[in-house]
Amino acid sequence: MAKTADRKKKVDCLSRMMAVRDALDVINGKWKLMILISISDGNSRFREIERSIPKINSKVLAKELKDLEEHQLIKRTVIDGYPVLIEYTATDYVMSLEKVMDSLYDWGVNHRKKIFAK
Amino acid sequence: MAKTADRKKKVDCLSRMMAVRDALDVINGKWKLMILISISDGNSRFREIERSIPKINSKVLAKELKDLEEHQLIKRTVIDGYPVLIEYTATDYVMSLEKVMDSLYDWGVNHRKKIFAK
DNA sequence: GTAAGCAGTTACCTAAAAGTAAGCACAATG
DNA sequence: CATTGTGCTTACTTTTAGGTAACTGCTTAC
Repeated sequence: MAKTADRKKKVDCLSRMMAVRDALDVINGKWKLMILISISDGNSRFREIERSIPKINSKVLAKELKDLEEHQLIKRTVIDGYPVLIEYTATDYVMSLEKVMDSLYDWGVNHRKKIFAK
Repeated sequence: MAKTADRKKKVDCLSRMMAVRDALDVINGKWKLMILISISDGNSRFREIERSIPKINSKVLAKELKDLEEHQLIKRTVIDGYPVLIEYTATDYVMSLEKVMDSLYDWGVNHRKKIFAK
């Protein structure tokens, strides 16, 4: 293979890695996708989300919600009244993650099958 | 909504979370997907893979390669001779991750565009 | 004869992620 | 009148992931 082609290949490989890394930086960790699934599923209150995700705790949830809001994947709305209520909702941008979540779901289901088949 | 429907919804939400979690357990961390990309791209020797991934170090690479082998995503082959050579190759099972990697790639590219657009 | 390459391992250290437990101020519920 | 629920925060500890540097034994190239 020519050197230029070789260099091109390396760049392709690198840029693929970088894009995947960019994506992972946003959705990494144990909790982010779980929270997005929960909210997309209709859970909107802090406690509600907390209860819907086994083993999560409020400190972690609060931190992750902030991260997700920064990345514009969820919206935090304050509803005045006594007591003040907070509502978390999925933004349109979450839709762009659909393929990622679906493919992860499919693969997870399949992988579990594979493991238990042994 | 009826209680049974409510319960069903909860179960669906939970099982979706669990499958996604199962998938993440296998490919999480900074390095696993990068390594898979590198090997799929044709890098097969330890040092070759190491050089292809910016900032990785041999301790981490060795550990991740073991993990990936356990999950049957790569194969480690010993080639006798002096010195003994080792070859890492992607298994067929990696193909099943194609959708996951592609969707992450697409999303990463798009997300980066979005960020720099501001 | 020394440097670099092969495929890692070892011991040690740091940083980041995650978990624990308690508490805030106020309201409605039992 | 004690408990529960609201949406978190704080201080602290543990766990995990990741990073650094040096070294192995043997080979080929400079």
